[in-house]
Amino acid sequence: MSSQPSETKAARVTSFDVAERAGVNQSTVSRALAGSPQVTPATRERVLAVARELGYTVDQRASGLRTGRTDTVAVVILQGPEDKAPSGNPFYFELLGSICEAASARGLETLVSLQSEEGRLSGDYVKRGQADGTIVIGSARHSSAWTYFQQLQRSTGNLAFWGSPFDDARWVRSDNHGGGRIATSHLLDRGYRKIAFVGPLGTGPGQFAERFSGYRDALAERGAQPIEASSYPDGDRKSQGYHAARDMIERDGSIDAFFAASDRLAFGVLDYLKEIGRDVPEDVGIVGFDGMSAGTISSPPLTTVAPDLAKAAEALLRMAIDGEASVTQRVKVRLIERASVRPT
Amino acid sequence: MSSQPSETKAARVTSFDVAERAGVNQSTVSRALAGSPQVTPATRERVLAVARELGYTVDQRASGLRTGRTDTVAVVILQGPEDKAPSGNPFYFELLGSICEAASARGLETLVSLQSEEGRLSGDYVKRGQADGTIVIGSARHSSAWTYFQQLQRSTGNLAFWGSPFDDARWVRSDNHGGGRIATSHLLDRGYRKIAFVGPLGTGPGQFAERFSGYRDALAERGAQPIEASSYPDGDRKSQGYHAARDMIERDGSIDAFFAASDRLAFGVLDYLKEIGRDVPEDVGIVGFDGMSAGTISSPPLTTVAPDLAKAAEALLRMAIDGEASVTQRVKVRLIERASVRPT
DNA sequence: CTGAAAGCGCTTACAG
DNA sequence: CTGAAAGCGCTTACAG
Repeated sequence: MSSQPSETKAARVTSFDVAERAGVNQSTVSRALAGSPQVTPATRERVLAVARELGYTVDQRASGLRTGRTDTVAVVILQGPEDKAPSGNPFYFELLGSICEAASARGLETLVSLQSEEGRLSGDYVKRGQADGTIVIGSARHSSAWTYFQQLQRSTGNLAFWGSPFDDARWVRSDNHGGGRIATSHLLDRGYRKIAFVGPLGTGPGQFAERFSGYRDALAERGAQPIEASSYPDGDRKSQGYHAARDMIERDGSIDAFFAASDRLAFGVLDYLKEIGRDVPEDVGIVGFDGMSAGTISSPPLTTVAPDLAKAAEALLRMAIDGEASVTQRVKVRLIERASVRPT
Repeated sequence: MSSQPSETKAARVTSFDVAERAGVNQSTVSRALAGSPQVTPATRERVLAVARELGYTVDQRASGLRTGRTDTVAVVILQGPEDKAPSGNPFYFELLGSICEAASARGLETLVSLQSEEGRLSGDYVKRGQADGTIVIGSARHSSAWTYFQQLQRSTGNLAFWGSPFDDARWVRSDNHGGGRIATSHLLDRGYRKIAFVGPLGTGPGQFAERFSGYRDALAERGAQPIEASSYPDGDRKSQGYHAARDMIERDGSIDAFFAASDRLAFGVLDYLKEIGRDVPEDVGIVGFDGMSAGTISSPPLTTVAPDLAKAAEALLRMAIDGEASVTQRVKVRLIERASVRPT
């Protein structure tokens, strides 16, 4: 009953097993595997060989308990009710991808949590010993969630935000103002004259408002006036874009370009324009924002302003994990020219 | 130097702190927080109140070390060189979203790892005490990665695969054969007659091959012949779709429909058709596979076969975490009618 | 129903 | 350079 070979559930192999088999003390095993310089090359070799043979790997729970670290970063992605779960906002997943890569490059694992405001919000991964820092991704829409996380940031530290609407907290953002300028100037340079802005500003400060101000400033320099939709329906971004475009075109048929504050809004604009038979980019030009790869699929492919996601991910990590001093950081944006703006 | 109030780094509060303050033994704190029935309601209340007051949460490293569990599932997403990192295959992220939701519903956290074949493959999250099970997501393309993970599955258990090309392992797949049938029959029902298949089969068994066989069988029932591309270039799915469509149309201009084994392939087909001025769906019909939400953005929006991702996620979790006995499982697919097939 | 104690598997001073 | 030992913060038999 005790020596049946494969009946017994394979017991966890520990550093003690390795030690015994290698004829050294357990602490030496620990040092050897940690690559400590104070263990002789010969000893290290022997230990590593045995570890390999036994299939030993250090238990992160135990080592983390001892060191106080976890070597993982938690990423919470906020989902509004308007985002049909679970895919939510695809842009967030692109950012998530960049964070996973940047984390991995630093030797960190990534814990992902999708959270909605109606569900239970939770950001105390550090306190629970599950992460060394937490990144929260959302937009100004998730207002009640943000107040929770802002609160948490005050008491906790080790948080970094993307898309948070308030200024007195650690965040990384796109150069939204610059992006708004670039998009608008590009449209102006290509000969469009009446450029409308698409994006609800009602939620107050936030990325859209910053993009709007870049748009407005670029327009002002050339003596042009901003054009805004009178209102936005609830719902997903795409239908908001659709309705905003319709609202504005119906009031002023001479509008010949749109700067949409997000790619998903732009897809809605595209839909409306198709519906009324306006040719993009000949009759009407469009520039979106986010650099979403889905923009290559639309027809025409969407010209867009893309933030440097790799840089954003690194900055977020520095703030969340290293507790970097700088409280806020902007990442550069660049224009990705596809085909929703006519060539020169 | 010792009693400066806020200079000292907030020490971790432990169950001992709560115990002291609540006037009970530490073990009672542990029981109270675990919701053990053997602690008096009055005691539990008192303990919970103190815990709340002190902001105490149990350290998962410590409790996991004791219990042997981690209450987290690891998800590794395979990325080929052809997927421009980091966003990779958007379909995987949709599946990932479903897994996060299903995991969360079961009280599990989700650890995500993006891995490429050139990089270091790693799936021993269970052994390292970082997860209770591991889900691997990929496609037949990632052949060398799969041999690694298959190996691992033999020695380890607690793995579940999506997209693995071999049969002797735990996996969850779409009802690919059924999906191929549905797509093809749908096209036939809508009056298309020469239906071509888009999707490289060179890699041997795998999801595409299964979809092809469903397509072939549906055709055979109506006395029609399969049509295949002569070859596929390396590169991303979209350009493969583009080239395959061109290849087949150039050889036979009377082809009037395509069943693409993935949505991304279908987007490439759409591109080519647009380029040569064929109207979709009037002249040519297209059905994709995957149910990607990006398919709502194309023009026309893509009709597609969608697997039940929620079910897939649950099955994957059962296999990875519970070690469910059933080795393989198919999830249902359904046709999402958008606009790339003409109405009746 | 509650307490005292052992032990999960590590890392890291402390000696030598 | 290596060993012996303490301790990270829990859970859970074992007593009472």
